Amino acid sequence: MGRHRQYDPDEVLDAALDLFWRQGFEGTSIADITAATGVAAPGLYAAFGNKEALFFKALDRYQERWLASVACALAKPGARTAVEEFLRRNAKVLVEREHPGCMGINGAIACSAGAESVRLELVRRREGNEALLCQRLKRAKAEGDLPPDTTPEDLARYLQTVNQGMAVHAKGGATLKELNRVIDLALRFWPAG
Amino acid sequence: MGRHRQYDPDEVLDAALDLFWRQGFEGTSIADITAATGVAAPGLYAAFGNKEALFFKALDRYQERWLASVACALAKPGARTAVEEFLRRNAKVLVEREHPGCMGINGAIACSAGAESVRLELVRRREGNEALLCQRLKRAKAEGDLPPDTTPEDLARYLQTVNQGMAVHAKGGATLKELNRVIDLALRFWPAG
DNA sequence: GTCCTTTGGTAACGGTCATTATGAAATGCT
DNA sequence: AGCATTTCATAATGACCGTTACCAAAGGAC
Repeated sequence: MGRHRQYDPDEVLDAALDLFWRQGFEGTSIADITAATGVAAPGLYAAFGNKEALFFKALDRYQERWLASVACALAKPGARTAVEEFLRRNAKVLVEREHPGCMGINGAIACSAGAESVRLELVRRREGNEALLCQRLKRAKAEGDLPPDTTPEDLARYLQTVNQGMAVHAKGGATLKELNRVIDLALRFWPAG
Repeated sequence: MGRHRQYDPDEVLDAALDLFWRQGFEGTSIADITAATGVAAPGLYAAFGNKEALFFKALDRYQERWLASVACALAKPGARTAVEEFLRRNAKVLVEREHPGCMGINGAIACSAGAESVRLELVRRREGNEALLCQRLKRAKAEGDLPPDTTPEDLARYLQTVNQGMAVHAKGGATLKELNRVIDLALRFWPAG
């Protein structure tokens, strides 16, 4: 019983993700989302709670949709192959021109005191990403797939640094070709086995 | 003739720089600067114009004071030495705990439509930085200080990517020791000559 | 002291922010 | 048809945004 919903919450979430991705958490207003979706503010609050909750739901969707594909690159056999696939897939996502860059970085890199909770959560998710990478490298080391003198933590941190640098570069307008050249150099020290 | 100024514009600029560095352009309000300096809004507008002009003046100061010291590392003889010095000095600035990260990235990586002009100017300055790096590498190549098959543009882009990635990492809480390990790996492909 | 000029603080401007109270419209159940 | 329930659009909330009008305070020139 009761009136039916006249919009698709999934589409609203997609639109919100798109806006947050492009303009960040603080750079995106509820009015922006209302304008993009046609759903008025009370509808958004009824469906998602508040702005921060909506952002995190959009962030979850981002992580499922894009990072899952990237994470499965790590499942490839051969550490070097897996890592390269990881970087190349990520680069491809980073240059999509509807929303260049990385949601986890565009979302909030620096912000007002009122958005610190959002910034910290994004830091946490980036660390989680790095930990994923690190796990894969530890496995590789255990399997003898990596020189025994390498430190997985350091290597993961380095690769994540390249990732984040590419995200900044992409938001600044870099092309996929350019990012692929970056990856070439980033992995030069690690010859294909 | 007329009443004397009761505050030091240089101190105000320093305080504004500090705030913009930590919280970005949109994340910092005029009220924040007023609270930090004790100078009321009309004083700020009389002295600096408006928020955007104040930000750019603070950015100029940042570039003179911090990036100049970093950029002059490139004057060192030996491309590899110069580049390493460049990265290490930059890392040291990035972890300063009063304002972690890079002002040119914290300032605005993604923002509302109203701050696009600021974001674009920051992109331009980052490109200028990369061009500086590129110039140095071109010189090195001409001097035979670099393998003849290297492309200075690609190498500069890669190094700048590492730089920007370190900036993101630093804002997320990375230590100098960690960033130095990143640099170790970033230059591993390029053995000391 | 008197005039002029520059700076100071107060308080307001219109606009936008996230959020919510209100009541009308639409649905299913009886 | 009538009722309970859910969603909708309108509009208001108080807070904050960048910016400015206003006027008192402070100094140098005469």
